Amino acid sequence: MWLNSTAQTALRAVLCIAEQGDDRPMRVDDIAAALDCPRNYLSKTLHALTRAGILNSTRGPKGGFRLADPAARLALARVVRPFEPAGERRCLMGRATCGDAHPCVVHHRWSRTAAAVENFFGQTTVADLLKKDTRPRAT
Amino acid sequence: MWLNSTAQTALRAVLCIAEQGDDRPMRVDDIAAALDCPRNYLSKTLHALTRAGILNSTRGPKGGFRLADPAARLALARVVRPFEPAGERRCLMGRATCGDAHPCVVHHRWSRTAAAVENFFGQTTVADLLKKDTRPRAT
DNA sequence: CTATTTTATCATATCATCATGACGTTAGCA
DNA sequence: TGCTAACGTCATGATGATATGATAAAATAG
Repeated sequence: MWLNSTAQTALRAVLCIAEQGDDRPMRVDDIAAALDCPRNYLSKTLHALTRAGILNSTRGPKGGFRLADPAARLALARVVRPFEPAGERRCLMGRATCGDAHPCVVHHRWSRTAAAVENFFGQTTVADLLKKDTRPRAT
Repeated sequence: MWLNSTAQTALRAVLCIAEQGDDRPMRVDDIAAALDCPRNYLSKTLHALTRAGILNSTRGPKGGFRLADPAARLALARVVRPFEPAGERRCLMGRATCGDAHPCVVHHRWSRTAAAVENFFGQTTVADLLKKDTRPRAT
C-alpha cells in the first residue's frame, strides 16, 4: 500500500536480523530463506542498508549482517528511506513548489495527515515491533 | 509521495473540470493544455474516470467531459481509487493474510495511521479543495 | 449524406523497478 | 599459500507504468 516491494523486503530483513538477537552475523542465504525472497536481490538491498549505516556487514566465513545500532534506536523511517524514490515528494499532487509558502489546493488539509504518517515511521522502532502484542501475531 | 502520477493527473483533471463550474463539457485538449500533460494519456485517464462513474463524456462537437456528480458529493477516494494497483494491499509489509485476525508485527500500530489516511481521502471532497483557503494558494 | 469535431482505442516505444545469473573480492583457516 | 565461505557487483532480462502516434467511432452541423 505505502511501501514498494524493496522497502518491504528491507523492513522484513531488518526484523529478521533483530529477531534472532544473536551476536553472530546472519548470512544472506539464511535471511533469503527465512523471507522466501531472491538471494541476489536481497543482497543488494542489504548492502544498501549497510551503506545507509543501518547494518554492518562482514565478509568471509562467519560473516554476514547484523544491526549497526540497537533495535530500540532504529526507527522504521531509517530503514525505509533508502528505498524511496529519489526526489521524495511531499506534495500529494506532485507539485515541485508545494509548501507552506506556496501551497497547492490540498496542502493545508493534507499536511496534517502526512505529518501523522511521518510521525509513525519516525517514532516506531524495530524494537517496538519485536514486543509481543496483546493479540497473536505472525512473522 | 502517496499517489502515482496517473492518479495525480486524474485529481488535477477533476479539479480543473470542477473549477470552471461551467455547464459546457470541457475538452481533453483544453484540460491537457491547462495541466501541461500528454493529451492521449490524459484521454485514457479521463476515460477511466468515466467508466468509474466520476465523469460523463460526450463525443462530437460541443463534446467533452463534465462531472457526473456535484463536487460536494465527490470524495477524493473515488477519484483516486481507479488508479491504485490492482490488489490494493492494506498490509504495510505486503502480507496477503494480514488483518485483525492474523496481524503482521506492524499491523496494530500501523492500522490507526492508515485509518487516518483513508479517512482523509474518504471525507475530503473536490468541493472542499475549491474553497478559498485562509492562505494564498496556487493551482 | 458529408464534413468536422470530438472522444475511444490500438500498437508501440520508453523508462524504472524488480529479478536472475555469472563473476569478482575479501576474510578466515589449515 | 591456497581453499573455501561469504559478501559485492555487473550484465542482462522481465514486468508494469508512463507516454506517443495513428486510427476508429460517434455526434453535430450544414
